[in-house]
Amino acid sequence: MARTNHRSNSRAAASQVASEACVARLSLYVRELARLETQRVGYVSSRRLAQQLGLTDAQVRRDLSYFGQFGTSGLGYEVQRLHERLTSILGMADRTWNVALAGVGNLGSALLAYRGFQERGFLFRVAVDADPQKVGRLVQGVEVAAVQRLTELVRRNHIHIGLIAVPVASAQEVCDQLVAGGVRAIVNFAPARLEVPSSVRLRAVDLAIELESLAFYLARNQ
Amino acid sequence: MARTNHRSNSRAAASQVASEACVARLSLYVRELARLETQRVGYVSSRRLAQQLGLTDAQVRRDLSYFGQFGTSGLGYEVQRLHERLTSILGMADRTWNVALAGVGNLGSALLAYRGFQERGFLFRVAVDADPQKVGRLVQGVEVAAVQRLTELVRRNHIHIGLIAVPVASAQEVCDQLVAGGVRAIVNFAPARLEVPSSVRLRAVDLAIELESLAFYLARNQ
DNA sequence: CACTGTGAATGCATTCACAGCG
DNA sequence: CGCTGTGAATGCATTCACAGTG
Repeated sequence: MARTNHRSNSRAAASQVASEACVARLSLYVRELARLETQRVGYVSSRRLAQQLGLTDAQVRRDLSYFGQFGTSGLGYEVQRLHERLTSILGMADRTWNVALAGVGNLGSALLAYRGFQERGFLFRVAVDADPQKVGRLVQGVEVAAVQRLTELVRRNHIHIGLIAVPVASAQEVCDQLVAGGVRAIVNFAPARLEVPSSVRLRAVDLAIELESLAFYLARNQ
Repeated sequence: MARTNHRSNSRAAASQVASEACVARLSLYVRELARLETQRVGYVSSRRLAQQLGLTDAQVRRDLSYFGQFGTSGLGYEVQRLHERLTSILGMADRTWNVALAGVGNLGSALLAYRGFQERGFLFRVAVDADPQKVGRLVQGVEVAAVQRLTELVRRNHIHIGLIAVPVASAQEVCDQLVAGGVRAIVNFAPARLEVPSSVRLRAVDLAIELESLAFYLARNQ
């Protein structure tokens, strides 16, 4: 969609579109830069950044070049400045994101409890579950509502991102409700393929696939 | 490692090496085939399989071709037979895998409780935690042991796969203990890069990165 | 005829390699 | 010098397109 194919001779702005893998690495850079910042490191070279993260220096430079020119020849990148710039590019500076959770089982509870989200500005505003026993309970400071209210709550709370941690059987239904409520992105933890309009970004985290892939390679090497 | 680079003129066996992405899709094929089998579907074409999973027919055929010739011209693939063959190729037929869990917090508990693992032959034999309060407790039928015993327990129970669900600060330490005990594969849920010998397969599942990537795209489209 | 299996073509992501800069 | 930023080269994964088959 929306192929950004403008002429590449304008040197001012980032020209090409960054791949999804590249965007994922941005998060890694931010993490490492945060670490370096607490250690009062002033400058870091692409080489050193790469070594720390298990990448190549060329890859680091290429990744960063998609978003602008941040470095200084002969010196490297100014840690604090690059950290700020990347945080902002990742949409994590000076703002928060509203998150709704569907499914407060073991996995859902783990997600609610994960401190990393809060720290990075992802705030759980809504949690729902199909189990009437759970409705009304307070989990990690969030009150669990009935799943029937999902669409309404998503709309009312201006939720940006929905997390699906319900059984496969109800995943698509819950997904539709999130979409109806106006979420713009979804992370799906259920082992099912979900249909969403192309305007909604969808990511899947599939634990079974991770293990099964490993089993494949283990089965190979005797 | 162990590059399977034998001559490609022997038509009997799969010639090229399958990519990791391809192996991950194998799991998807198995799932869909299982579903078709319960529906008593006898044959399925690459086209139909692809539609169900959101792939292209060419990709399905190419993926399967890495592992052999399973189809019949004009008919498609015999569901039951292909299901059996792929299950076996994934190392999930007639055998189980022993799994150890490090970290019985919210996420760890969710992993222990996930029924999908058991069903696919992944058996939790060991669980450890650093919190003395948790040691001795029975979680999902597994007794929690002290983290200090991890290496010993991994070795004694012939653990194949280790799951790391501990805080970043202790992730590398726990990883080293798993390796010392002889695991051959690790799934890391901590947001940290881990060092392992090249003989150990490592996969990372990073929840924060999933959300941050989404935030990037949301921040872009206004 | 409907389908597979696969060379060849394409399209991306990564890496190389180096001009240019501080 | 040491390092960035980036064209060009490489290496993969995906898709095309079609010969071959039951």
